[in-house]
Amino acid sequence: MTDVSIKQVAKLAGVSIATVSRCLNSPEKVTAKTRSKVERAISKTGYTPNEIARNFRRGRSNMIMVVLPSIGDPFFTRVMLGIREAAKRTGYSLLIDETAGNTITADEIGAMVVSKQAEGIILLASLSPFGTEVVSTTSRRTLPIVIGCETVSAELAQFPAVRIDNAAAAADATNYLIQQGHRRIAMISGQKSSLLTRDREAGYRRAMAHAELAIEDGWIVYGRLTIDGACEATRALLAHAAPPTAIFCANDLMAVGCMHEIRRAGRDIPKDVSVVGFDDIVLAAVLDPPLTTIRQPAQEIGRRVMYRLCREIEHGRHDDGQLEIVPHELVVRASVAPPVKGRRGSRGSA
Amino acid sequence: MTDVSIKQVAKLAGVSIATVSRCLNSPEKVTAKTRSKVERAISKTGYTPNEIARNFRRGRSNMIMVVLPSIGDPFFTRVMLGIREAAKRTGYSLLIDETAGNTITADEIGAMVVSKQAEGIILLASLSPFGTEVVSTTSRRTLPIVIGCETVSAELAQFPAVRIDNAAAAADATNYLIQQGHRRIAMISGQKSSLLTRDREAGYRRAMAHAELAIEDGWIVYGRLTIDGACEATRALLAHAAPPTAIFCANDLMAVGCMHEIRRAGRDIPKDVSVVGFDDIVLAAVLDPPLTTIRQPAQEIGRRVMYRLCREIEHGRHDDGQLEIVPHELVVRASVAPPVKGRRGSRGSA
DNA sequence: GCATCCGATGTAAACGTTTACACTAATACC
DNA sequence: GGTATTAGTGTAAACGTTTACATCGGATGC
Repeated sequence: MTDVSIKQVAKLAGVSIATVSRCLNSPEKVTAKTRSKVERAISKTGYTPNEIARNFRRGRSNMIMVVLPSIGDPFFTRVMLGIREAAKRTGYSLLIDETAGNTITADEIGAMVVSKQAEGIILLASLSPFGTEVVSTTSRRTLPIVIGCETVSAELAQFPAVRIDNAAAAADATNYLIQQGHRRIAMISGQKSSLLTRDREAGYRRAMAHAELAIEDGWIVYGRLTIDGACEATRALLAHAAPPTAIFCANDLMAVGCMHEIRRAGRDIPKDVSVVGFDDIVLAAVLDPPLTTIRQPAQEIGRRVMYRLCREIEHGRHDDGQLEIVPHELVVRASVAPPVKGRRGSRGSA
Repeated sequence: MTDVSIKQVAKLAGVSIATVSRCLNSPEKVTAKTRSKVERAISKTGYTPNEIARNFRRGRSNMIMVVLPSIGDPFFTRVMLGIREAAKRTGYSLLIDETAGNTITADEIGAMVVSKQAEGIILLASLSPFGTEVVSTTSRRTLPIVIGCETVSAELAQFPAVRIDNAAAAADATNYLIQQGHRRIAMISGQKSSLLTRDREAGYRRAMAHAELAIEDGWIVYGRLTIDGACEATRALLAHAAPPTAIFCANDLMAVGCMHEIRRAGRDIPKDVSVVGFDDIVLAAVLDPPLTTIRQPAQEIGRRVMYRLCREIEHGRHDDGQLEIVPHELVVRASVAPPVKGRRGSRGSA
């Protein structure tokens, strides 16, 4: 009962195992009569094909691995949603892992590649630059990889990728603050090892430079891309000798922490300090005040990454275009207001 | 280069494939000399064992499947964290899927079971009662299942499970509101099909009954366990002829939506309406005001569920105890205050 | 009615491992 | 020094499929 194989079905049906196999995989090649015999035998024995054996024989696994920076991150879970949708449609199962820290090491990627359980990898996490050579030599040859959301170092530009233009988006966010009249704009960035936040930081710097605004020492704070990370960073900014009137956060989670800390310090958002986030997670709209942010089409990115990977897997490698940029969008909500005149923003209205 | 098998390693090293296999699986059974020969051959050829073949031969896959109600739910992602930690420690990989809706159908579980890719299933989603017979007949025999967080109908009580006492926890939350002086307490519950929220609802009813407080018609609103679901539900409550002074939400995500909607209606939390959540997601602490809620040891539940599943898989089935209840905890924050005297809570202070 | 062809089925090899068993050579014991 | 033991290695079977090829029977064409 526990483990019935194709053989016993064949015996019971009085046919060869090849016929049973054909019934399952290409029923049109088999007479209606034999088919019904086989089907009866199948239901009688309760046979279910051993998927592992089948995969082994076919040399495929129908699985792809998704590596995310953190399982709990609300932005990436939305990307996952898109991936899952596309995966379901294309018949793949999803194996997941997280890097927990910020970057994945070559060893880890290596370990995943080595066990060829997955037919491809979707990398949403950033890659430790130190390990690049291993990835490019080992994995590139053996396993299709598509990178989503993340920017990668130049050596890895060979990999197909789908993402928004992070620098441009960050510049948009910063420009919006500038348009609203802010001059003293700080940024809470991610850890320096993260290329993704480096891009956003570059966009911020570019916008500031373009508007001929100075970035004072200490106005760019680096922290973990978490609520806690942002809390620390915000404390530093609020304690700054020349505190900013607006803060641009490298992602929405950080914006949440940032807003919390601002309130704890007894300041008002947006009256005293304006806040802009990045990602447009579901929560952004229901925060108090609702968060002005950059919307990434998270689910769409997920879908595209997955479809892209499919093409890589089936079609052999080397798609035409390598990097696919999807559009972002500034979502204006209530967390930004024009700065109050005067040095400290905390008194005087509108 | 692309696909080097154990054979070529054996040939290059001048040994049999059995020896190569032994080098990898039980190196102590092989001479140091041959071992080094083999290792040289391995690194020369860049051989990596075909994991699929290995799994096939061994009859295992080292994978377990996790079924969650929603990939994006912050509570369940924390459970996932615990699962992943334990999985990593025990050498399993995680295959995930979501039910998207609220309950998983028998067919779906069946499909997962059928393809014996996974050695076990962790079910965090609720199970459509209609499908129970299929699960119990099909899967119970073939595949170890452990249920986490969810309550299951009586017929499924046979499955091992790990969760808190949802009814008791809901009663604790409700009692806290009662202690704070609330008399008019409403609840935003999940969809009626969800047994989990039924338990919470039962706890709420029990506490209200015990305190001899009436639950008016329309004070229990059923909605999807999402922010949007809660927004709708809250609108209904605020429009109620006899509006409550406190709202107990079936989970934190709903509490977020609830708070948003209360603010949108121009009321203050907790002055006009107190709110209590359930789960203690990371965000709860940084909301404005910080959310009073029931803490579930999410990560711990994840760990336990995973370890439990491991025992089921290895040890054969039928562990000693079936249901494992882990402790919950009321976390008091600022979203609850005593109700203001007078009929409507909106004017008059403290 | 015979040759031809085609469709349905069976036979057996193959996929890349692991592992029971057989074998050899060396060590230990008397 | 011969036998018993053992450690190291090789041989080959097995895991459950899929699939190329062989086979067989019946239908078709003349």
